[in-house]
Amino acid sequence: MKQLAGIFKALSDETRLQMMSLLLRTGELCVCDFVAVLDITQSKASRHLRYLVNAGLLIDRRAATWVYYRVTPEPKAAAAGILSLLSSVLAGQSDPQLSKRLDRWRRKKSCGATCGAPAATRRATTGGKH
Amino acid sequence: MKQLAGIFKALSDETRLQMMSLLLRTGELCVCDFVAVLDITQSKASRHLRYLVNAGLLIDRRAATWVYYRVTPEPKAAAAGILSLLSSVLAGQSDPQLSKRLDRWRRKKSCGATCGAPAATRRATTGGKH
DNA sequence: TGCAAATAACCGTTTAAGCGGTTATTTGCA
DNA sequence: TGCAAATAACCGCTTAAACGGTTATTTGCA
Repeated sequence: MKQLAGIFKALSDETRLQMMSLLLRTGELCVCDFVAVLDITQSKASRHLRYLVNAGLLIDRRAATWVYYRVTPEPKAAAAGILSLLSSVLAGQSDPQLSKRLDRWRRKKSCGATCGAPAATRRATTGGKH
Repeated sequence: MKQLAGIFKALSDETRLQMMSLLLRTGELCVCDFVAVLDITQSKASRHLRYLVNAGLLIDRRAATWVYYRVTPEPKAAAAGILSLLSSVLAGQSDPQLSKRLDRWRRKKSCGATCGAPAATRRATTGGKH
């Protein structure tokens, strides 16, 4: 029962729900994808993703510099049912805004350019240092 | 998406999960039943039940002095799927302790005696007044 | 009408999350 | 080996939730 509450808690945050929604659709994404698509800071993305991993909903995989996340393929007990429910529920109310951003980011990413935030943001950050 | 997060948040507390579990099994209970079966204070029971009502998972019904709660018969959107999932998941891992307490309380209640905590506690409370 | 029971609302305190911003760590590459 | 990118861990602050305890409200009954 306690574990079940933990799973629900992991899903009680909108950012984390969006992350799950993106992963259920795409299969696998790295941190920088979430940063770009959800327009959130890297630390925020990292924190929420770790939260979902700890709850047993995601697994991570390191490939070179990047860490990729995807829905755990072997959910234990309660998690299995919740995950299958989640995919159907989210399909029914998928945020069009989110889909649009995802597509746009995918195109931009495949056009070239490695991971990371758009150039403008990067330049601003660097300039702010002293 | 926000509403969905709210529903999960309502289910992220163990006490509230136990409440849902009891209601899915019994159909309808009043506040004093939760106080007796879960061995929690009245204020705690009341607060958590209201939380579940606000989340759209329960409805309440006043009958004389008592307020009865049951799972909402007309859940909206996301709630419906979650509720049906919940009943199956909870059935799979129902806490034996909880069932035992429920049965014991039911017997005690039907034997006579109105609602409220066991006599001992009631006496103590009254005695403590001044 | 007055009293007792059941319940909801309120209050002050404590605890857990969330956040932005920064620093540390891992990794690939020149 | 040294640098830059991606990510995780850390820090201080703010906010929300949970709790026990108390008070107010509703209701039935004598």
